[in-house]
Amino acid sequence: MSAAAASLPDRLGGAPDGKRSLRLWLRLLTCSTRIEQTVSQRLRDEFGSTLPRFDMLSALDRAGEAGLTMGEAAGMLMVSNGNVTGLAARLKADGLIEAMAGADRRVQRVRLTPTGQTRFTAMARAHERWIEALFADLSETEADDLTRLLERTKRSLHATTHEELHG
Amino acid sequence: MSAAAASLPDRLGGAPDGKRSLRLWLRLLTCSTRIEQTVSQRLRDEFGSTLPRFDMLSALDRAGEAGLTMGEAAGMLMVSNGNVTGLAARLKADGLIEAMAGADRRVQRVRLTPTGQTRFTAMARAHERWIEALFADLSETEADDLTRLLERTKRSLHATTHEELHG
DNA sequence: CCGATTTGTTTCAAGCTTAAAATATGTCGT
DNA sequence: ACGACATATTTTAAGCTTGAAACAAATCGG
Repeated sequence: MSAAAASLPDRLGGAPDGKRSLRLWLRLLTCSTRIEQTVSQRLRDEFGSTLPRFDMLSALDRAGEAGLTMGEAAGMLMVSNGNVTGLAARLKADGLIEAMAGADRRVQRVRLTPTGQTRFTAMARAHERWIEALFADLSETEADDLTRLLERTKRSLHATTHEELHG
Repeated sequence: MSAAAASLPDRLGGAPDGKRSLRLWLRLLTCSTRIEQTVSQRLRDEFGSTLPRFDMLSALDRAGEAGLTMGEAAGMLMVSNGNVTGLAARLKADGLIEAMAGADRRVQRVRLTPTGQTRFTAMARAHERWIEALFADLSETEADDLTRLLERTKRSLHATTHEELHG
């Protein structure tokens, strides 16, 4: 690494190099893993539930009365269709979600039961408190900066993982 | 940062509220998940391997000749001891790692085989290129800002997840 | 109407992950 | 040496996850 390189960033605001990107990815992964583990443990201890179950209930809560098809749920949770099948089966067994009949008999549509709604609301309240506490040492400004940079990152990922399709 | 915030750091510029924190967590998780899925898929397609296996090889590469005990490996990978047992068994079956005998017979120490070293080096080169490409739309400055904010976040998580122990 | 294709979902086999129980070994005080 | 405790790891049961194959139902072209 030469001094010239430092004083003449070859393009102003150029892309980060390999090492810099690896360091960034490592930090991102560490934070994400830590939060997931914390939330996962508390869902287990305080509600006897899991993160995937909570995520599924959350998606169904946002969907409201109309519920979601298996495929829509898979898309929202960013997991495979097969995954959602098992998850839905377990939540159904718990009595938290129910199937809805529809015209197209290929489609499996599910929604929260009243019990599921109640249970999710309680979990969501606690979840919000946990997340708030985890980020409590950041200032509002830092949180906003971070959110904005992650939004930029998301777009970078999207661009990169999609340009391959046109190679 | 405003002058007022600097002189009254307590309230102005205070911690982010619940909604703000949730939004931040959602973005963080989305980015992290997307990168994991991309890397995971490529490890499978190009090397017939997986992310946990790669992480284990990476930890062993950093450890060098001396290798790692099961417990040390679990700590570095942030997973349970039992997890490492299975992972090591599979990598041993692949011929990528080997056991080392030691004085304390409770301790299971493993290191890379020559084959494992070669294979890891190839994977690591590709991995670095993938990560670099994923972040390519960010500027160096943005990457550095993000890294710094994530370091701050990590400390916030650490503080929060540890103060509970003294409640 | 009917064969071919598409679409939505489930099944399957394999691997990853965890918490808790079990096992094995080492250490310490007497 | 011995018993009690501590440490390192493995085993176990359950759930999560995936990609690929199988299945079922709808749609489309003739």
